[in-house]
Amino acid sequence: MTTAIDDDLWSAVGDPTRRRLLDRLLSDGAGTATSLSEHLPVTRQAVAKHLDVLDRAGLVHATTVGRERRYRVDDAQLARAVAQLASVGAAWDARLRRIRTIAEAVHRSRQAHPHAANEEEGSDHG
Amino acid sequence: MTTAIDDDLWSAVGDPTRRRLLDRLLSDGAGTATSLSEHLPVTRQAVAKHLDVLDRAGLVHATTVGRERRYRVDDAQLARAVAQLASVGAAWDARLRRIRTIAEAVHRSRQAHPHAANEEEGSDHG
DNA sequence: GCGATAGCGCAACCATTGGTTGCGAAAAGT
DNA sequence: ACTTTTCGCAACCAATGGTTGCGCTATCGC
Repeated sequence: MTTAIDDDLWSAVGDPTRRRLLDRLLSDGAGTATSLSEHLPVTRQAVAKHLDVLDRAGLVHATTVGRERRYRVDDAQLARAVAQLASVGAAWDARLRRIRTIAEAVHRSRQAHPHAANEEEGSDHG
Repeated sequence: MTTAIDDDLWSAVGDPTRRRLLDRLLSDGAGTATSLSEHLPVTRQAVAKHLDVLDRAGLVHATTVGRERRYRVDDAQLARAVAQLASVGAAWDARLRRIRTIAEAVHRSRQAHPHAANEEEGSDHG
């Protein structure tokens, strides 16, 4: 089920640019706003804002090295994030399966008793 | 890997209200903008806009029944969506695993040969 | 058939946010 | 000491999630 606590996570990871930043950080190990922006179609400032969002979400954190501000992915946090996303997907998947099963049952039942052609909503609701 | 074709999907499903709409539609089977808005903290018009987005993304479609416009989830499309999300998660997960493996290897290697060249973690700053 | 009502679509408007440009400050390199 | 690199801050713009308000149309009750 989709809960409110997921929202932060989704909004952090739901943005395409942020996903690409995570991809980059994962493949490169670390990066600064400047270095990351060179591989993306956005400005350094935009990247900096996204990194700030990701930082507040706990998915990355920064260490200041000289005049650079180097960001790195927090493995554990991202792993948790992935798990959360997967769980939402799994919930939907489960519901879809259940609905499909019911739909098939209804279909068979219709073939058996072809008279209640009702257009009402079939609320299964577990 | 995060690709551009995923973006539509993520933007459709990335919004918390739209996820809740999908939840509702899945559990109730169908619903109108009005009925759905009664269970959500947003107005009917906002819901209508979201339903339009979901419709254009192919995740739901509507049938006009009398003066109602009744929306229903497209099972197949949502199933595909879930699969896409899962694949992104899986990609990250794979990377995290690989990184962790390498990190552990490095860790062991450091214990064996303790002459590390560190230029990081100097977050002292001024 | 006709009025009251339920439901919806359209439009104007506001706040947030992802994005830009421009500028100034500070650390590193020369 | 001067230049370069890199960053942070601020102003500004466009898209979007949200609201209110209005008017249309289909259904229900008489």
